[in-house]
Amino acid sequence: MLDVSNTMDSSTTATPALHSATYLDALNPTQRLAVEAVDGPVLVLAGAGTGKTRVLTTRLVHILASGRAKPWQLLAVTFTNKAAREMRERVALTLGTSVDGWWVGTFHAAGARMLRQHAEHLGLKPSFTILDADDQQRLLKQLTEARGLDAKKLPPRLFMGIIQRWKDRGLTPDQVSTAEGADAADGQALPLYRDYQERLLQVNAVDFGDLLLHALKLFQQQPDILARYQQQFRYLLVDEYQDTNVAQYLWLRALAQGHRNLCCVGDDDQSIYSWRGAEIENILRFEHDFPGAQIVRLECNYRSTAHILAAASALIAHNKGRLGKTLWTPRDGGEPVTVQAAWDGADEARIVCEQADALRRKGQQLNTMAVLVRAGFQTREFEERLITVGIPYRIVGGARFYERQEIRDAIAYFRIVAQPDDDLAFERIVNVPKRGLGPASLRSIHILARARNLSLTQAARQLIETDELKPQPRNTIRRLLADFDRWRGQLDHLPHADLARLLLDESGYTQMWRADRSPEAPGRLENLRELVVAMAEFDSLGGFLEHVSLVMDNDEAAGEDKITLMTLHAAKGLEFDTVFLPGWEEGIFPNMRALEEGGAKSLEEERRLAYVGLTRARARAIISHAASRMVYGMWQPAMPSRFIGELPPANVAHAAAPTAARHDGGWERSGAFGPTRRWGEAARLQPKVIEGEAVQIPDIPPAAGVAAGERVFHQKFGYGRVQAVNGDRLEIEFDKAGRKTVIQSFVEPA
DNA sequence: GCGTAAGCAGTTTTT
DNA sequence: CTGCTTACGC
Repeated sequence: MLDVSNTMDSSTTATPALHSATYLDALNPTQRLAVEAVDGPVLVLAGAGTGKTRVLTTRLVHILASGRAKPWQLLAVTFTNKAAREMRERVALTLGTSVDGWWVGTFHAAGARMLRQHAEHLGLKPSFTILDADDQQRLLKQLTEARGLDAKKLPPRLFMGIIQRWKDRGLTPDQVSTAEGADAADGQALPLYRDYQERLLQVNAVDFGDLLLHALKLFQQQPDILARYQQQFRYLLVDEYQDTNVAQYLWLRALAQGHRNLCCVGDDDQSIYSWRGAEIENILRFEHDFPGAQIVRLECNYRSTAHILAAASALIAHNKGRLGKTLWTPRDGGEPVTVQAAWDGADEARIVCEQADALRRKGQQLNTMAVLVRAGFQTREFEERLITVGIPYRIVGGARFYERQEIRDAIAYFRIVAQPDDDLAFERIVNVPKRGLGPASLRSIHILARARNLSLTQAARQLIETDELKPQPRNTIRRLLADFDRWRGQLDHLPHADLARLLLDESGYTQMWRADRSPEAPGRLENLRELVVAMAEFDSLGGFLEHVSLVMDNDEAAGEDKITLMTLHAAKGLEFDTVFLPGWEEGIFPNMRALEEGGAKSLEEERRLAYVGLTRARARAIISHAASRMVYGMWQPAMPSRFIGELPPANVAHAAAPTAARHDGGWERSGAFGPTRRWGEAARLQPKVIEGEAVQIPDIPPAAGVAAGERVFHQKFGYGRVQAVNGDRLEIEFDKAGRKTVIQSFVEPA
């Protein structure tokens, strides 16, 4: 029989069933150490595939189960909504309780929560809006123009970048050094930063950087508030510590002062976000910043085969600035990492797609495969090929749901209804769909708003009472404002999803896309329908809008069997049985710009990216490179990436892929130069191929007799004369294409 | 105010 | 070769 007092008891302690600590049984000894080292500063160096997420969530559970803290006394922060969601779900599952209201989420969500509680200390109203990149840029554009700056030489996005970097470093305009202020964008960036912050306060808005920067300011200016948070959060947990920026570091340090129960989990070898402000030094310096810190290394990898792991480890060992880990695996050898060459991008795509298809025919799900590229544009060739051969694929990244134009427009309508004084929303939709309100009318509204310190909506309201505007725009604005009022009137009477539908219809927005003849229009209408459906899941319009501004991702249902295409950055934290790594060529990967701008440090980050790529693979990693690539409409020779040379030969098989032996398309577009007869000869150099599967052969033997002075033929550049031989690299003066360096195996004697 | 042509730059991306 | 922004003409 159920005893009420018992029920009460177990629900308040929440965890007596877990006192047997069964949740610890699933851990290996090191993981267990990382979980049980609860008090004081702890750095967990979690190599790829070592069960990081399990440790994180178990640790959280352990702190609660051991009675050290109540749920509200924990603060666990991650970078992405996805990681946050995963942690919440796993904790909820282990404990069998809801984690609603717990401080488990992203840095920014935690910052926003704090700011909403104390907005008034920062000159904000608790209802402040959170701007996204698009809003920021439009705002900055206005400010740039207001200062009369040349938008060509100093585009708003440049300022956005500079300001963001300052915010990443925890610097308010006053804290930027004079030298740096004078330096950045001809000295224009710092004053603009001031303008920008001032304007944000005026419109009661913050950007993402502010969520932390304002919180820092709050901590500094209101020590009592900081003290309260310090007391509340007895245990701090941080994921992906290697990706934290200075602002986040300062924020954590402030909160951890006192009890110092801070646990940071990360992997210095997977730090790939320096360009957006991440400071790898944060993790390298941890011991120094938190004296007496325990360091736990998770080095047992459960994901990849020994070959893959050995290759990745040897590669990353070329980096100097690292804490050092030795990954090992209980698994056996598996397949060596494959390195294969292709003639050009189209050829490479063809080879990879054939291999994916061959694996599929052997029973592998496409879901278990991924093509990981350095830069987004590289997915195009793969898409084209996948479409022609009919292999289903999904692209991760690209324009996310809430960043699409139609979604942002719709949300601007919702915002203007929920928050009448939202200027940025007003501007966005005032002439969408086209209502005949151009820059001239808008300028009048702006001038009045500025002069009387009004929001744009208020200013518009006053303006139509004057005769400043011509009758036509005046009536249009009048009608629009009446629409706003009507919709606001419905706010309390209609479920917000219904109101949204009504609003999109009555504003003419849906009609605008229905009339649009472009191929994307139907998709956009579909997205709008989806948006309205998604809204229904929230209690209120306000709740939905907060979700939108913080959680700008959408997870596509992973139902269908598709191969995944994405960037290496996007792949961090994921794993696949088979990973294709195309484009391992100097200039592409490592990326030339990264090298030019960032030097040795950047090269190390590129190498970490390569490491991340390799360690995504459970069973197979297939690296490829092409001999020539079309870059901006011009053929360029390509050298294999230096990273290929850094892989240990013992764990690598150089494969010749099934290439030109079969004339099954893919070559149609491939060449200004290449006469077909050459393919026969090229194919002769390749080994026999069975069923589209890569065949492992020893390194391609150097074609005999290529020496300086000889005439050679190259598929893309035609005929030329060898000028110099440098190992397997030939410098050739081509008759038509000029002087290029190419690798030996891609030329033939002419 | 809106539609079309020249001009130019062109990694990685989360919140 | 693209896609985006800007400048012009109607």
